[in-house]
Amino acid sequence: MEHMDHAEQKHTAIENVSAFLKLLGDPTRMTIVAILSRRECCVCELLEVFDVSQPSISQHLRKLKDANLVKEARKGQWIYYSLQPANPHYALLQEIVGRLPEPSVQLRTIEASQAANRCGNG
Amino acid sequence: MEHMDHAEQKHTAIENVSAFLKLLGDPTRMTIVAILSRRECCVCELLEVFDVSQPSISQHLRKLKDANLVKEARKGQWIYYSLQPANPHYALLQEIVGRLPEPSVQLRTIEASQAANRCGNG
DNA sequence: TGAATATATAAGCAAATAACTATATGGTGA
DNA sequence: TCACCATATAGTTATTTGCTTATATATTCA
Repeated sequence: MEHMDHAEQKHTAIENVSAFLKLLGDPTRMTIVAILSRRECCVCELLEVFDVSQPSISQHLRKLKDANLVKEARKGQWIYYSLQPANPHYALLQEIVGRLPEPSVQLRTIEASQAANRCGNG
Repeated sequence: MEHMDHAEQKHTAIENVSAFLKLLGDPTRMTIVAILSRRECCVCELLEVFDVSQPSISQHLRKLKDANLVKEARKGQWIYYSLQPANPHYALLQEIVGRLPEPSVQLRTIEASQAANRCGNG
């Protein structure tokens, strides 16, 4: 890059990767990503899995979305989140998730929950 | 595990991996790890690379050591740090470091520094 | 032994983080 | 339009983090 305009910030590759890893360095976000690697979910489904408030999940999703790690798709009143394969770190993310055990417990919790029915996925 | 004695804490695999990724989620520590993946270094060598105080580097190394990500070997008054291949996340660490550009700038800074001579590595 | 060097630890502080409650926004359907 | 639902945002707070300076510890060498 010849020069940097305006407030554009230069980021080294290391800063870039460590910012990405920092996002996965929170167990709630890591779990969300593991779940989304298996199927897209709306917020109310994810909510079934964790012992935290709805705003807390929304805020984690916001960070993942700001980093372009997940994308959202509105379907009626529900917003479905899924992984964003276009992310430059997507391959590494797959590597990491691949080393995790399957999030079977969480997926079963979601599938057994009322949330699935409410969201029209039952 | 049948039961947990004393204050032993149960940690899920996800908590375990995210704690590991959290450590690499700091650019200073990520850089230290990238450097150590190429050669062992003493603290005074690492110090040449960063714009932080010596205690700051020591504290980062402490965290990496507590997580068994690096090991130390005293050689006279110097303590050399290197990666700990016995760590269960070592393969993933290699994956991550392998996706980084070579830390050539840092290695050259170390090699060009007085530190190398002082530590008897020149 | 005592000075010099390398590293670690302690203590304190400002910034970042992740949670919460309260409230706003946006879509659905009577 | 209005009530209801899903989700987002705002504002607050307690905790964690990463840095600093000051000091302690360990090793070498004269």
